[in-house]
Amino acid sequence: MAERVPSTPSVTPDVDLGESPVAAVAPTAGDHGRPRRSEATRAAILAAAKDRFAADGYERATIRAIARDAGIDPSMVMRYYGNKEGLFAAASEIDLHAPDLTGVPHDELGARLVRHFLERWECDETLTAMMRVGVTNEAGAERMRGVFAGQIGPVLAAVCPVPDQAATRAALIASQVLGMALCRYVLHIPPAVGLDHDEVVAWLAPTIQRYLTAEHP
Amino acid sequence: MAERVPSTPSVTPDVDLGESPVAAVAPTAGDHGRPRRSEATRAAILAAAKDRFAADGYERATIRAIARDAGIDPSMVMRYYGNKEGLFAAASEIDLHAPDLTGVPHDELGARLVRHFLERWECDETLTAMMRVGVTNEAGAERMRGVFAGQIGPVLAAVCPVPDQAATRAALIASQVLGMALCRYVLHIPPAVGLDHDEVVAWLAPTIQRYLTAEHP
DNA sequence: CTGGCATGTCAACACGCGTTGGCCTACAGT
DNA sequence: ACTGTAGGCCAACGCGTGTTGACATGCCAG
Repeated sequence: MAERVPSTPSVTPDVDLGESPVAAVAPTAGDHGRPRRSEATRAAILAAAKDRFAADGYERATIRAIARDAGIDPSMVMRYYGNKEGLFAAASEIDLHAPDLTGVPHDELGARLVRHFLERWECDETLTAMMRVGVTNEAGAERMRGVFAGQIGPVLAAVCPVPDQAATRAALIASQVLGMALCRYVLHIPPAVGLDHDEVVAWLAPTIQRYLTAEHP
Repeated sequence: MAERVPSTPSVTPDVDLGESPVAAVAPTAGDHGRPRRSEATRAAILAAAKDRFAADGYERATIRAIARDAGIDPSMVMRYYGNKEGLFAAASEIDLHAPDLTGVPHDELGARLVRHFLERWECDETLTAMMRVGVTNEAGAERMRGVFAGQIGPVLAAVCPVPDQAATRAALIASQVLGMALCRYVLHIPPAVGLDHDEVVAWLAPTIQRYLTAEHP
């Protein structure tokens, strides 16, 4: 129970949990171009995991349910992703595709940002999953802070006219964007769900614009 | 196993789950002013439940842990609150104390609202609990929609200069307020945590003000 | 053809959960 | 003093969980 030397020589639980959170793309066609058959399974597991985490949150998204969705045995999940935490780490890999805003007219920044995140949020369920898990699970919260610091912060800092307040202003923008996502996609508050894209942009863009470019109030 | 007629004549599981979600104040000193001894226990359970739900969310807040915190046996929780759902219903009883805003100068509405909710959010953990649970649990989400429709909506509708848009505008305000709460109290995004009350008010008040009173953009 | 390894299934494990019913204790009414 | 009952504890139940290791299968190199 103390040590965990892989005694079975055949099975290699090829998960690199802990270091390099890029993870889970790991042991594919590294050598001679022939992709391993397991790639399809890995992908199926990952897709099912994203769905379940998004729909149920961390605790209620059981490995058994994910495996059932993926059409394989629960032990496969363990083999490929080590444990539930590792699976979540892989499933919550996020690329916001935050656009390069340098060159965008300053008075269009707000609208561009709102529209981008609206589309990004609706194109797959990963962001909903991240939010559902981030609220209950410390690892999920850490991941969200990481996305904020690594992907939102820098992009906004590049165009913020008050560079030393960039972090604060990014947090304000995050609060409005995440708040709208929470009301629309998670809590399903009716009037928030009822708005169409253009209306959301029309309402939120001036707010984002002000948080980004206004003088400190 | 099929029917559940209380066979033991002594124990009366006095929980009114289902009807009148005011609940859990139930069987106190109804008769001659002599409070039952159990009131202290009920209160201890409720306090512990609020803490645990706030800290851990619905699934990870176990009845056993709540009972341990309250210094009593898990079966007591069942006796007083029926089941876990009933306990949560009682623990998430919420009164926003939404202030009457009629009479407040129109250009101060934003600041008043922001400051009120900031203080309300920090005075106890019930709101954090509601948010943590509302994100993962449908009953929790329903409760949040109820608070929105029953406590936030009406107060704002009373002062909204565009009455037929009051619901939409209330949702926008909720999105900003809940978003800031999410970033500060749940996700602990550093720049959001670092703001003091006055700074939050200074940044958010104009947003709220605009959502409430501006013309439709 | 044969051996080895990747892929996948099956059955079981230990554990913690919500929940239950029986039992003990102390106190209030008579 | 006796008794009923409210308040509380205890041990157990059935279940679903994450996780494990032994076993089956099929593919590819030699």
